[in-house]
Amino acid sequence: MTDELRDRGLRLTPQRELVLAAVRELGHAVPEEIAELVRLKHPGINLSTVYRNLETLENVGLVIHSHLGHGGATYHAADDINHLHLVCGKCGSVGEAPIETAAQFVNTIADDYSFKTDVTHFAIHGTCSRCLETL
Amino acid sequence: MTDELRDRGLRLTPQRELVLAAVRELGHAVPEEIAELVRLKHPGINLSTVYRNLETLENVGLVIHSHLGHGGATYHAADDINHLHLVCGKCGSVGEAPIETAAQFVNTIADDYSFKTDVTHFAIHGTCSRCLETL
DNA sequence: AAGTAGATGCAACATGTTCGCAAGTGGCTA
DNA sequence: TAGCCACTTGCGAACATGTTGCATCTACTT
Repeated sequence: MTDELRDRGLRLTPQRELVLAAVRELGHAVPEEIAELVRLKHPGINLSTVYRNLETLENVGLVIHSHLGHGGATYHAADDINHLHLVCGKCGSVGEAPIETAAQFVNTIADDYSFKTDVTHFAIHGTCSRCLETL
Repeated sequence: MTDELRDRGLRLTPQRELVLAAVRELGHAVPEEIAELVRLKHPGINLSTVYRNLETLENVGLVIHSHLGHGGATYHAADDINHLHLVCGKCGSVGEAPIETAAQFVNTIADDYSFKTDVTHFAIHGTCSRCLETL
Protein backbone atom coordinates (compact mmCIF):
# COMPACT_ATOMS: atom_id res chain seq x y z
CA MET A 1 0.00 0.00 0.00
CA THR A 2 2.81 2.37 0.90
CA ASP A 3 4.24 2.35 -2.60
CA GLU A 4 0.96 2.78 -4.40
CA LEU A 5 0.36 5.92 -2.38
CA ARG A 6 3.79 7.47 -2.13
CA ASP A 7 4.50 7.05 -5.82
CA ARG A 8 1.66 9.48 -6.38
CA GLY A 9 2.62 11.94 -3.71
CA LEU A 10 -0.05 10.67 -1.36
CA ARG A 11 0.39 9.99 2.34
CA LEU A 12 0.03 6.99 4.52
CA THR A 13 -2.14 8.17 7.37
CA PRO A 14 -3.55 6.06 10.20
CA GLN A 15 -7.06 6.77 8.94
CA ARG A 16 -6.19 5.61 5.47
CA GLU A 17 -4.64 2.39 6.72
CA LEU A 18 -7.66 1.67 8.86
CA VAL A 19 -10.10 2.30 6.03
CA LEU A 20 -8.28 -0.14 3.80
CA ALA A 21 -8.05 -2.70 6.61
CA ALA A 22 -11.78 -2.36 7.21
CA VAL A 23 -12.62 -2.87 3.53
CA ARG A 24 -10.48 -5.99 3.47
CA GLU A 25 -12.03 -7.34 6.63
CA LEU A 26 -15.63 -6.66 5.65
CA GLY A 27 -15.53 -8.13 2.15
CA HIS A 28 -18.17 -5.80 0.92
CA ALA A 29 -19.44 -2.87 2.87
CA VAL A 30 -20.96 0.55 2.54
CA PRO A 31 -19.08 3.63 3.76
CA GLU A 32 -21.13 3.85 6.94
CA GLU A 33 -20.21 0.29 7.94
CA ILE A 34 -16.59 0.95 7.18
CA ALA A 35 -16.63 4.05 9.34
CA GLU A 36 -18.17 2.05 12.15
CA LEU A 37 -15.43 -0.55 12.06
CA VAL A 38 -12.70 2.05 11.82
CA ARG A 39 -14.10 3.86 14.84
CA LEU A 40 -13.36 0.86 17.03
CA LYS A 41 -9.68 1.72 16.73
CA HIS A 42 -9.89 5.38 15.82
CA PRO A 43 -13.06 6.77 17.39
CA GLY A 44 -12.80 10.29 16.04
CA ILE A 45 -12.74 9.50 12.32
CA ASN A 46 -15.13 11.55 10.28
CA LEU A 47 -17.45 10.08 7.67
CA SER A 48 -16.19 12.47 5.04
CA THR A 49 -12.68 11.22 5.68
CA VAL A 50 -13.90 7.72 4.98
CA TYR A 51 -15.50 8.83 1.72
CA ARG A 52 -12.41 10.70 0.66
CA ASN A 53 -10.13 7.81 1.48
CA LEU A 54 -12.30 5.33 -0.35
CA GLU A 55 -12.10 7.56 -3.38
CA THR A 56 -8.35 7.87 -3.04
CA LEU A 57 -7.84 4.14 -2.54
CA GLU A 58 -9.99 3.48 -5.57
CA ASN A 59 -7.95 5.85 -7.73
CA VAL A 60 -4.82 4.08 -6.60
CA GLY A 61 -6.38 0.73 -7.42
CA LEU A 62 -6.53 -0.82 -3.98
CA VAL A 63 -10.30 -0.91 -3.68
CA ILE A 64 -13.22 -1.03 -6.09
CA HIS A 65 -16.85 -0.16 -5.64
CA SER A 66 -19.93 -1.83 -6.99
CA HIS A 67 -23.66 -1.20 -6.83
CA LEU A 68 -25.69 -3.81 -5.01
CA GLY A 69 -28.96 -1.95 -5.00
CA HIS A 70 -31.03 1.06 -3.94
CA GLY A 71 -28.20 3.40 -4.91
CA GLY A 72 -25.43 3.22 -2.36
CA ALA A 73 -21.99 1.97 -3.42
CA THR A 74 -20.33 -0.91 -1.64
CA TYR A 75 -16.58 -1.28 -1.49
CA HIS A 76 -14.34 -4.30 -1.97
CA ALA A 77 -10.65 -4.87 -1.75
CA ALA A 78 -9.35 -4.87 -5.31
CA ASP A 79 -7.85 -8.35 -4.99
CA ASP A 80 -11.18 -9.76 -3.90
CA ILE A 81 -13.25 -9.02 -7.01
CA ASN A 82 -13.61 -12.49 -8.44
CA HIS A 83 -17.32 -12.99 -8.01
CA LEU A 84 -20.57 -11.46 -9.08
CA HIS A 85 -23.37 -10.56 -6.72
CA LEU A 86 -26.79 -12.14 -6.70
CA VAL A 87 -29.04 -9.73 -4.86
CA CYS A 88 -32.49 -10.91 -3.86
CA GLY A 89 -35.14 -8.27 -4.37
CA LYS A 90 -37.41 -9.87 -1.79
CA CYS A 91 -35.20 -10.50 1.23
CA GLY A 92 -32.17 -8.42 0.27
CA SER A 93 -29.70 -11.25 0.72
CA VAL A 94 -26.50 -11.05 -1.30
CA GLY A 95 -25.22 -14.30 -2.79
CA GLU A 96 -22.10 -14.81 -4.84
CA ALA A 97 -21.26 -16.70 -8.00
CA PRO A 98 -17.92 -17.12 -9.73
CA ILE A 99 -17.27 -14.57 -12.40
CA GLU A 100 -16.87 -17.32 -15.00
CA THR A 101 -20.59 -17.93 -14.82
CA ALA A 102 -21.04 -14.88 -16.97
CA ALA A 103 -18.14 -15.52 -19.33
CA GLN A 104 -20.24 -16.52 -22.30
CA PHE A 105 -22.69 -13.70 -21.75
CA VAL A 106 -19.82 -11.23 -21.64
CA ASN A 107 -18.41 -12.64 -24.85
CA THR A 108 -21.72 -12.42 -26.64
CA ILE A 109 -22.12 -8.78 -25.69
CA ALA A 110 -18.55 -8.10 -26.77
CA ASP A 111 -19.07 -9.79 -30.15
CA ASP A 112 -22.47 -8.35 -30.95
CA TYR A 113 -22.20 -4.87 -29.47
CA SER A 114 -18.48 -4.21 -29.03
CA PHE A 115 -19.36 -3.52 -25.43
CA LYS A 116 -16.84 -4.55 -22.79
CA THR A 117 -18.85 -5.70 -19.81
CA ASP A 118 -17.79 -5.42 -16.20
CA VAL A 119 -20.19 -7.87 -14.59
CA THR A 120 -19.06 -7.17 -11.05
CA HIS A 121 -19.95 -3.50 -11.05
CA PHE A 122 -23.68 -3.92 -10.84
CA ALA A 123 -25.46 -6.63 -8.95
CA ILE A 124 -27.46 -9.35 -10.64
CA HIS A 125 -30.98 -8.80 -9.42
CA GLY A 126 -33.61 -11.45 -8.91
CA THR A 127 -35.14 -13.79 -6.38
CA CYS A 128 -33.12 -16.17 -4.23
CA SER A 129 -33.91 -19.84 -3.79
CA ARG A 130 -35.33 -19.42 -0.31
CA CYS A 131 -37.75 -16.69 -1.38
CA LEU A 132 -38.79 -18.73 -4.43
CA GLU A 133 -39.76 -21.60 -2.14
CA THR A 134 -41.95 -19.50 0.08
CA LEU A 135 -44.10 -18.16 -2.72
CA MET B 1 -55.23 1.38 -16.81
CA THR B 2 -58.66 2.12 -15.42
CA ASP B 3 -59.30 -1.47 -14.44
CA GLU B 4 -55.92 -2.05 -12.85
CA LEU B 5 -56.54 0.91 -10.61
CA ARG B 6 -60.22 0.63 -9.81
CA ASP B 7 -60.00 -3.04 -9.00
CA ARG B 8 -57.81 -2.03 -6.10
CA GLY B 9 -59.85 0.89 -4.94
CA LEU B 10 -57.50 3.37 -6.56
CA ARG B 11 -58.53 6.39 -8.56
CA LEU B 12 -57.91 7.60 -12.06
CA THR B 13 -56.75 11.16 -11.63
CA PRO B 14 -55.44 13.48 -14.33
CA GLN B 15 -52.03 13.52 -12.67
CA ARG B 16 -51.88 9.75 -12.65
CA GLU B 17 -52.80 9.50 -16.32
CA LEU B 18 -50.21 12.07 -17.25
CA VAL B 19 -47.48 10.36 -15.28
CA LEU B 20 -48.16 7.07 -17.03
CA ALA B 21 -48.32 8.78 -20.42
CA ALA B 22 -44.99 10.45 -19.72
CA VAL B 23 -43.34 7.18 -18.77
CA ARG B 24 -44.62 5.58 -21.96
CA GLU B 25 -43.45 8.47 -24.07
CA LEU B 26 -40.01 8.77 -22.53
CA GLY B 27 -39.03 5.12 -22.66
CA HIS B 28 -36.84 5.39 -19.66
CA ALA B 29 -36.73 8.41 -17.46
CA VAL B 30 -36.02 9.58 -13.95
CA PRO B 31 -38.77 11.15 -11.82
CA GLU B 32 -37.54 14.66 -12.47
CA GLU B 33 -37.77 14.22 -16.25
CA ILE B 34 -41.21 12.74 -15.92
CA ALA B 35 -42.35 15.69 -13.83
CA GLU B 36 -40.99 18.04 -16.44
CA LEU B 37 -42.96 16.42 -19.22
CA VAL B 38 -46.13 16.26 -17.17
CA ARG B 39 -45.85 19.94 -16.37
CA LEU B 40 -46.29 20.83 -20.02
CA LYS B 41 -49.90 19.81 -19.69
CA HIS B 42 -50.44 20.16 -15.97
CA PRO B 43 -48.09 22.88 -14.74
CA GLY B 44 -48.90 22.63 -11.08
CA ILE B 45 -47.99 19.01 -10.48
CA ASN B 46 -45.78 18.44 -7.48
CA LEU B 47 -42.68 16.28 -7.55
CA SER B 48 -43.88 14.25 -4.61
CA THR B 49 -47.06 13.47 -6.54
CA VAL B 50 -44.92 12.10 -9.34
CA TYR B 51 -43.01 9.91 -6.90
CA ARG B 52 -46.19 8.66 -5.29
CA ASN B 53 -47.82 7.89 -8.61
CA LEU B 54 -44.78 6.07 -9.89
CA GLU B 55 -44.90 3.92 -6.78
CA THR B 56 -48.61 3.32 -7.19
CA LEU B 57 -48.31 2.49 -10.88
CA GLU B 58 -45.49 0.12 -10.11
CA ASN B 59 -47.56 -1.70 -7.47
CA VAL B 60 -50.33 -2.08 -9.99
CA GLY B 61 -47.92 -3.42 -12.55
CA LEU B 62 -48.11 -0.69 -15.16
CA VAL B 63 -44.56 0.58 -14.76
CA ILE B 64 -41.28 -0.91 -13.60
CA HIS B 65 -38.13 0.73 -12.38
CA SER B 66 -34.55 -0.22 -12.97
CA HIS B 67 -31.18 1.06 -11.86
CA LEU B 68 -29.00 2.45 -14.60
CA GLY B 69 -26.34 3.86 -12.35
CA HIS B 70 -25.40 6.62 -9.92
CA GLY B 71 -28.25 5.55 -7.67
CA GLY B 72 -31.44 7.01 -9.02
CA ALA B 73 -34.18 4.76 -10.35
CA THR B 74 -35.42 5.09 -13.91
CA TYR B 75 -38.92 4.13 -14.89
CA HIS B 76 -40.27 2.19 -17.86
CA ALA B 77 -43.70 1.22 -19.03
CA ALA B 78 -44.22 -2.39 -17.99
CA ASP B 79 -44.94 -3.52 -21.55
CA ASP B 80 -41.70 -2.05 -22.77
CA ILE B 81 -39.27 -4.13 -20.71
CA ASN B 82 -37.85 -6.36 -23.39
CA HIS B 83 -34.29 -5.15 -23.40
CA LEU B 84 -31.35 -4.88 -21.08
CA HIS B 85 -29.31 -1.75 -20.59
CA LEU B 86 -25.68 -1.40 -21.48
CA VAL B 87 -24.38 1.56 -19.52
CA CYS B 88 -20.98 2.93 -20.36
CA GLY B 89 -18.99 3.87 -17.29
CA LYS B 90 -16.89 6.32 -19.26
CA CYS B 91 -19.34 8.39 -21.25
CA GLY B 92 -22.58 7.44 -19.54
CA SER B 93 -24.35 6.40 -22.72
CA VAL B 94 -27.12 3.84 -22.39
CA GLY B 95 -27.34 1.17 -25.07
CA GLU B 96 -29.84 -1.63 -25.36
CA ALA B 97 -29.66 -5.30 -26.17
CA PRO B 98 -32.47 -7.81 -26.54
CA ILE B 99 -33.22 -9.68 -23.39
CA GLU B 100 -32.52 -13.01 -25.11
CA THR B 101 -28.85 -12.14 -25.12
CA ALA B 102 -28.79 -13.09 -21.47
CA ALA B 103 -31.00 -16.15 -21.75
CA GLN B 104 -28.26 -18.69 -21.31
CA PHE B 105 -26.68 -16.77 -18.48
CA VAL B 106 -30.04 -16.61 -16.71
CA ASN B 107 -30.51 -20.34 -17.16
CA THR B 108 -27.09 -21.14 -15.78
CA ILE B 109 -27.73 -19.07 -12.67
CA ALA B 110 -31.11 -20.73 -12.27
CA ASP B 111 -29.66 -24.22 -12.58
CA ASP B 112 -26.62 -23.72 -10.41
CA TYR B 113 -27.94 -21.38 -7.74
CA SER B 114 -31.71 -21.66 -7.89
CA PHE B 115 -31.65 -17.92 -8.36
CA LYS B 116 -34.27 -16.38 -10.63
CA THR B 117 -32.58 -13.49 -12.40
CA ASP B 118 -34.25 -10.31 -13.55
CA VAL B 119 -31.63 -8.98 -15.94
CA THR B 120 -33.48 -5.78 -16.67
CA HIS B 121 -33.48 -4.47 -13.13
CA PHE B 122 -29.83 -3.50 -13.00
CA ALA B 123 -27.85 -2.12 -15.86
CA ILE B 124 -25.04 -4.04 -17.46
CA HIS B 125 -22.01 -1.92 -16.77
CA GLY B 126 -18.95 -1.64 -18.93
CA THR B 127 -17.34 0.37 -21.70
CA CYS B 128 -19.05 1.15 -24.96
CA SER B 129 -17.49 0.64 -28.38
CA ARG B 130 -16.81 4.30 -28.97
CA CYS B 131 -14.98 4.73 -25.65
CA LEU B 132 -12.99 1.55 -26.31
CA GLU B 133 -11.77 3.01 -29.57
CA THR B 134 -10.52 6.22 -28.04
CA LEU B 135 -8.28 4.54 -25.47
C1' DA C 1 14.36 20.26 12.87
C1' DA C 2 11.58 22.89 9.63
C1' DG C 3 8.76 23.66 5.69
C1' DT C 4 5.12 22.29 2.69
C1' DA C 5 1.74 19.94 0.31
C1' DG C 6 -1.53 16.66 1.39
C1' DA C 7 -5.02 15.06 4.96
C1' DT C 8 -8.40 15.66 8.62
C1' DG C 9 -12.51 17.29 11.18
C1' DC C 10 -16.36 19.98 11.14
C1' DA C 11 -20.21 22.25 9.51
C1' DA C 12 -22.65 23.80 5.69
C1' DC C 13 -24.46 22.41 1.45
C1' DA C 14 -26.52 19.66 -2.58
C1' DT C 15 -29.48 16.27 -4.27
C1' DG C 16 -32.95 12.92 -4.21
C1' DT C 17 -36.82 10.94 -1.81
C1' DT C 18 -40.29 10.56 1.86
C1' DC C 19 -43.70 12.28 5.24
C1' DG C 20 -47.57 14.85 7.77
C1' DC C 21 -51.40 17.29 7.11
C1' DA C 22 -55.08 20.15 5.45
C1' DA C 23 -57.68 20.87 1.32
C1' DG C 24 -59.47 18.89 -2.94
C1' DT C 25 -61.90 15.42 -5.79
C1' DG C 26 -62.98 10.81 -8.05
C1' DG C 27 -66.48 7.56 -8.07
C1' DC C 28 -69.85 4.67 -5.49
C1' DT C 29 -74.66 5.00 -3.65
C1' DA C 30 -79.14 6.24 -3.10
C1' DT D 1 -77.95 13.96 -9.81
C1' DA D 2 -76.49 15.14 -5.18
C1' DG D 3 -73.73 13.77 -1.38
C1' DC D 4 -70.43 11.36 1.04
C1' DC D 5 -66.05 9.31 2.05
C1' DA D 6 -61.84 7.43 1.16
C1' DC D 7 -58.25 8.28 -1.88
C1' DT D 8 -55.17 12.13 -3.80
C1' DT D 9 -52.91 16.28 -4.18
C1' DG D 10 -49.94 20.21 -3.01
C1' DC D 11 -46.87 22.09 0.04
C1' DG D 12 -43.42 22.47 3.31
C1' DA D 13 -40.54 20.20 6.29
C1' DA D 14 -37.90 16.25 7.39
C1' DC D 15 -34.63 12.70 5.90
C1' DA D 16 -30.84 10.14 3.84
C1' DT D 17 -26.78 10.10 1.54
C1' DG D 18 -22.93 12.06 -0.28
C1' DT D 19 -20.05 16.39 -1.26
C1' DT D 20 -17.51 20.72 -0.40
C1' DG D 21 -15.02 24.86 1.78
C1' DC D 22 -12.01 26.01 5.07
C1' DA D 23 -9.06 26.29 9.08
C1' DT D 24 -6.04 23.21 11.37
C1' DC D 25 -3.01 19.47 11.59
C1' DT D 26 0.63 16.24 10.11
C1' DA D 27 3.31 12.84 7.14
C1' DC D 28 7.10 13.17 4.50
C1' DT D 29 11.04 15.51 2.12
C1' DT D 30 15.48 18.02 2.67
